[in-house]
Amino acid sequence: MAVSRTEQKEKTRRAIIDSAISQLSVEKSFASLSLREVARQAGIAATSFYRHFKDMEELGLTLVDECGLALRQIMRKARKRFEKGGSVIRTSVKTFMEFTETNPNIFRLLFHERSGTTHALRTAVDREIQFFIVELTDYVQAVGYDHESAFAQAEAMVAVVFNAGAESLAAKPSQRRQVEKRAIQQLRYIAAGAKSLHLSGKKSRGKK
Amino acid sequence: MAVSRTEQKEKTRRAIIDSAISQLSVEKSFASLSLREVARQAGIAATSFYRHFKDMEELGLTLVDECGLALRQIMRKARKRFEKGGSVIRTSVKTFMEFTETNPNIFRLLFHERSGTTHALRTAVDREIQFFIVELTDYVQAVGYDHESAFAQAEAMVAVVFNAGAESLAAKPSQRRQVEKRAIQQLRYIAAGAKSLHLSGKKSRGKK
DNA sequence: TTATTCAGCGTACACTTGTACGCTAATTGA
DNA sequence: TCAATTAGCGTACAAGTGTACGCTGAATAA
Repeated sequence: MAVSRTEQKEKTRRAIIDSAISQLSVEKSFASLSLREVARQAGIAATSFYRHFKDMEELGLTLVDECGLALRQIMRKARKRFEKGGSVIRTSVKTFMEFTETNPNIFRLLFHERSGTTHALRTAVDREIQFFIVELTDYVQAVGYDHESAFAQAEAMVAVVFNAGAESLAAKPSQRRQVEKRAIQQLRYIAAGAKSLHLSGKKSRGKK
Repeated sequence: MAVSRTEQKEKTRRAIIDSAISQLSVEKSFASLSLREVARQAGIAATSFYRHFKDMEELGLTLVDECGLALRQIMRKARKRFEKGGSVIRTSVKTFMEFTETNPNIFRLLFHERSGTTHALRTAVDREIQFFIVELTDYVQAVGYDHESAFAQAEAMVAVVFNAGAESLAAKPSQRRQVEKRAIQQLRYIAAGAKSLHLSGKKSRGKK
């Protein structure tokens, strides 16, 4: 029955992470968490925290990594969904919104800490979002756009979707469908606009 | 030469506000400001702060109001600019980016506190942004769109522009022109997309 | 078996925080 | 002129913070 030391260590590490995530909320950002409170809720002494993380920042980085992983999984899920038919945009937005509503704390962490106060965390969040954008860029590029405009499309779409996610969390559940619907509409604008500008030829500006 | 009491009061009130704004930075959000530090830098005793604001939140609301005002002035400026000829989108984006670079702290306040931890502040920021969106909606609507799609366009555009603003502040100055250029491109996508979808008729969905 | 490692603990310290309270001095209004 | 008002101050306090330090007991390695 004896649990190995490494096993036990991993367990309390998780307890710390879970404690932190569970303490995140609308009125409590990661930046406002305290090491002591996180430790307390994880069921360990404050000083034991240091056996697992150098400081709160390191914990934050771990959380962001975890969020990034979750996001990537969600995207894979979306891909599987629309491969079975259905609108790409609609499916993606719906999947994303599902994610934000299932993991509000995780989404908020990404959204808020993107403009947060510690450099390391901001960089980490940015990396995750960039990953998200690049993935989408590849998809768009495969449809026949050059890299530059594909990236612009992808970035705009991500901005819109993240915005909708935040809006959705702030909105009353009864209005979420509408936010979602609008986001879909907005992404369609972007897609259609890129298509129309792409096809109508490069006016005067010198794109290669 | 004696300054009236109300005059003096207004002066230190401003000192407090300025102190707060000047303390905002990439690594210091409004939420992480302390009443004591703000007071100290304003040159008054900590407890004197209360002669002007009930608490930090009230100061925050004041700051947001001020930011909103600044934003509105900027928009008016933009309007004047493109009334003298020039692309609406290009001019607006350029003006906005100018604003973020001239008042980085103020912009960051809006951007970050939008997902901040105090309800009152979030609401206030949201109001300012909504104002921004509505103003743009009116403009778009005047060009011939129905309210719903005009709003969707405006919201998407604001999301993209705010995103670009934040990106620009994080980027090295040498790359800002590129961020700006991309934002312009993205707004054109949205405008063109709305136009194309608007003209090609409502497929099947039942919009009135 | 014996020696080593190390997760977890409790204490202690030096800060910083918000704010209650009462005082002072100068402007204001009568 | 005299009384009222009030911006600003300093002190004091309770509550919270991060973290240095040394100990303990159990799992591991020899």
